[in-house]
Amino acid sequence: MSSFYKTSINCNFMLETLDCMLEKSHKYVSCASCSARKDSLFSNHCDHELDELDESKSCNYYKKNQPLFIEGSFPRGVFCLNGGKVKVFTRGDEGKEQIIHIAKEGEIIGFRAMLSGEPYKVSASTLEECNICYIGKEDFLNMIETNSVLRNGIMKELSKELGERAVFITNMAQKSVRERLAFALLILNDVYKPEQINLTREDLANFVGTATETLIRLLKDFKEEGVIEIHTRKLEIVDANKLERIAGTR
Amino acid sequence: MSSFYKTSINCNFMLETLDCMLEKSHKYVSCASCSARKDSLFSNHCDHELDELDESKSCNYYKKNQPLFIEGSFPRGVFCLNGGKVKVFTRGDEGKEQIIHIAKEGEIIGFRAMLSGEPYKVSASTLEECNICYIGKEDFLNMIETNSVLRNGIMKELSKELGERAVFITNMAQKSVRERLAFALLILNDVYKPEQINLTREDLANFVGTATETLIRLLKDFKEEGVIEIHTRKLEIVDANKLERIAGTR
DNA sequence: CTAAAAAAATGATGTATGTCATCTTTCTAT
DNA sequence: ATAGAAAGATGACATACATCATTTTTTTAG
Repeated sequence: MSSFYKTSINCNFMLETLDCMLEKSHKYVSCASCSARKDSLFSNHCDHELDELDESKSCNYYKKNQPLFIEGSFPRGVFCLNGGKVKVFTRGDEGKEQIIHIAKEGEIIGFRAMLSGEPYKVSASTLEECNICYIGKEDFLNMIETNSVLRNGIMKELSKELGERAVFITNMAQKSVRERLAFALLILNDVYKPEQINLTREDLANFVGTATETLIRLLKDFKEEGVIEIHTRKLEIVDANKLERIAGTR
Repeated sequence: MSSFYKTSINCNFMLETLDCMLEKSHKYVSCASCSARKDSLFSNHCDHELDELDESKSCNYYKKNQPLFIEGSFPRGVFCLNGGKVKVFTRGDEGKEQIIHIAKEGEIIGFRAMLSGEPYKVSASTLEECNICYIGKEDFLNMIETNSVLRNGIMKELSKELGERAVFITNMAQKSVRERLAFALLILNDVYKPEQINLTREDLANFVGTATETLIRLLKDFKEEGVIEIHTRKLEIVDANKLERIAGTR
């Protein structure tokens, strides 16, 4: 695990080029042409800044279920998700994962720990094949210091997430598993659209905060009530309004 | 409710002086002499900056159970807690409070919503008599823009809290009520020390995320196990190590 | 294409915790 | 000091959900 981690984050341009030859899905993406950038924190970067970003970053291909970083280790840079989904999670005392967030294209991952100066409080792994760029700590902190638009964007993002997590905590504390599942499906629908939700039952259970068996039974209920359709692993939301009603007002 | 809110935040120096005459507990505190400031985000302010802060702030006395701000409203400034405790909470769908955080002297409250540009996602009320200073939005944002030490402190604080909330969510999802109560008592012990924990059973239940009756029963268990002592409302931790063991490894 | 492994599904069972109802103690205001 | 209100405490009961055990289906790798 940690050996991969090192390999991944230390990979320099040579390695990256090598990777590129070996892995067909891996491609170098310039920030200027990155489609995920349009609604990211870098959306306001001018050409000049994008060039700088291109020079300081590396661009890597990740297979399914590969860790980006692990709880307890120290951050040395941030990850910018070009393609694919990533889960951010902590482990409880018995090792069970609690998924805090599912990140999609355009999101920057791992800057919280870097700004706090503490080791990571969460881990992150790919949920599918991903293209992820990496920006070293120095470069990123420098960008924040000099670029007030980026900096304000980050402060705004941190604050927004803090608010979201207050709601998350309240949901965990007060809603039934059924309600939380409905809530989770609505969130995931946004993350995955226009595609269908594509997670293992276990990951979904770990996001909702329940046992896998309970989750499976509730999915069946939802299917029988006509709110979702199950295509083996993929879940299709067919009645979002009803899901909202089940989830409650929030 | 909201009428109080308005009165409070719009109060100018005249009103404040009036308050001061009416309320014996209310006193104006200059930032330079504020004992709560030493480990606050303003700890690095120089004399000149403190003077500025003094000029832009107002200083108000709050009775027990008075709201500072309410979920859904828009922030117009931040609150700096000079004395007393404040609860920060959301309400679930049935109106039940979920306490997210208990703030003590020196903490700045309400800057998350201000930075996010969104309405408050949480409410805040005093848990006891409080002295609280108020800094208007303009002044505060201006300070952040010009003072990089303060700004970095705030980014650090936001990031740190985000990490803490990930742990909080995991605890909510995976720990038993008994474990969560042990965890909560340890946190509250830090907040209240050197005094004893002083909360209603209902507030404590809303922090732990359980029913008041369940909480009362568990407190009794802890008392019988010799880990706490109950002095009517006040709770004394007598065996913190054992509490840590009960709470689990985190 | 097939075997093995992983994921999904189903059933049976136990229990932690929420809910409701009642009673007692403590606090608050006059 | 006293009455009324709020907070605290206790019991009886119901149930949502976790756990464990087993079977079926899907995915993966050789």
